[in-house]
Amino acid sequence: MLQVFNTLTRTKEPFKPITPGEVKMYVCGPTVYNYIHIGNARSAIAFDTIRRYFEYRGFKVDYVSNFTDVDDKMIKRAKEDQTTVPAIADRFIKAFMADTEAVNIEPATAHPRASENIPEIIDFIKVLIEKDYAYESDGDVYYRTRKFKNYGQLSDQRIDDLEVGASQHTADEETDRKEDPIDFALWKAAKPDEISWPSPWGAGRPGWHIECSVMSTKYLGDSFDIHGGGQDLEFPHHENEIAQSEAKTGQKFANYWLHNGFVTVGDDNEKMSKSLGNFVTVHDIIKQIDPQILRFFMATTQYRRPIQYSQKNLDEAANNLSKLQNAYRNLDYRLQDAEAGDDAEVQGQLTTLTDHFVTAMDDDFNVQNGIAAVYELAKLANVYAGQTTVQQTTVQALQKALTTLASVFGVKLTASAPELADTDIQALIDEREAARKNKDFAKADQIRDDLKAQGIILEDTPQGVRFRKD
RNA sequence: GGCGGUAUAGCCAAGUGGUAAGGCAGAGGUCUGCAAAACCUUCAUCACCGGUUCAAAUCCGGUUACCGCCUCCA
Repeated sequence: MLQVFNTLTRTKEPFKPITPGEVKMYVCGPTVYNYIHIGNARSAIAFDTIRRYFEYRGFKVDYVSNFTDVDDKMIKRAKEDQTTVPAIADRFIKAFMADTEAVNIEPATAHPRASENIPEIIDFIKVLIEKDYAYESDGDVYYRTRKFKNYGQLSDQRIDDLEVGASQHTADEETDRKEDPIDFALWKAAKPDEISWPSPWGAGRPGWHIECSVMSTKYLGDSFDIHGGGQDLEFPHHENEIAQSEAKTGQKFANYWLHNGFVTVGDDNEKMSKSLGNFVTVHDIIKQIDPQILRFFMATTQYRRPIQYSQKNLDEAANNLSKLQNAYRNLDYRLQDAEAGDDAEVQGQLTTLTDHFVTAMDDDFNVQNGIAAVYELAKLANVYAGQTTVQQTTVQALQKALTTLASVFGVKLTASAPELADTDIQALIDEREAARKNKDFAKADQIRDDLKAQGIILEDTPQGVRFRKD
């Protein structure tokens, strides 16, 4: 039985979708005022991996993730670059799609943008005002936080215990317009020259939290299964989303709240974030390292745990990933001499390991145990591929299991040999084989070294010579 | 001040009462002309103190350290 850790209850709960066999999930996306950093990528990768696992388990997944394309930071960036907010949004949404594709994140079912849902946002706010959950003040509209009786349920905060201004990010001029400092903005009046839309309260733009309430319920319904995002969004963002949505609809908003842990950097494991300025962008990092390695590194850490971003940990992930690649390759190489038939014992072991994988992943996406099962599968594959004779059906079954399980983590296993079937390389290999037969090992090794310098690794196996890219 | 998280070998990390999964790195070995790939063997008493129990990394009490949130953040 699949269980997920629900932030609302702080316990693991059996996952019961509203519609059997379907998962409706919403994940808060980035504010598109810059390239995404690897902390944003972590969130996207964590939930993409969760999505892939649901799909592996046979669920149909409706996955919605937004772009915040109107807010203070967008306005600031547009001013700095002497361009418009929509231009900045277009530029970095394009970059987001490219970066996430590089780390093999499946596009969401829908990627709505705040700026494209202004009428819906205004209508939503109108209802909140009608229900007396919101009030207009000088062109702004604020949410009457204390009126929502369950406020604080997600983050386990009581309003009276909140230390207003503790994060030192509150704006005094805004506080003056609020009935209560704990109230938050649904609509912000435009300052001169700021991007704005007409509304019943004058020209302005939506506050940050309202867009997610509007877009999630628009695409997934008043109630849906899973709402995800980074741990830093738990309070106040997600708390506010609940307050807005449930005040409007009177329905339970999201049944399960999942929050991913942070990426930390440096010796003190400090959180990486745009505001701290200690971030590495995906755009830059994938120029230096194989995106698959970044993907594998992040996907194989359980989503709630912090990830320490370091070269050492990336190297380790690279080693582990090549173990899986090699296992797949070792199987692939034996297809040429495999006999027809299958090996019941190995097939049985394969089934057992797959069961282990499912048991592990069903437990709140315990990827550490899940990947351990995949490593055991790789070992099974290597041992089998090392046998004198192999059965074709079994080799193929092992290959399929490896690629299927690896794909849950978002990595693709391939046999890269075919593209290296270059006649010059083949000629050199033949020449080396002739030299080896004549015991001219100096010459044979010279040829091997030369090829290695070109990034071609030769491997002598009982079935013959094979080669791969370094 | 309020709320939450983490502490297991050089490193990553599993493990919610019965004598510590897995991976990386290291050491030894098998295979190989030598390699590569792979396989085998080897490598910890679980932050600290006290308690409960026949038995605790796992339960209870306390201590310490680090990290996060408290309306910018994935």
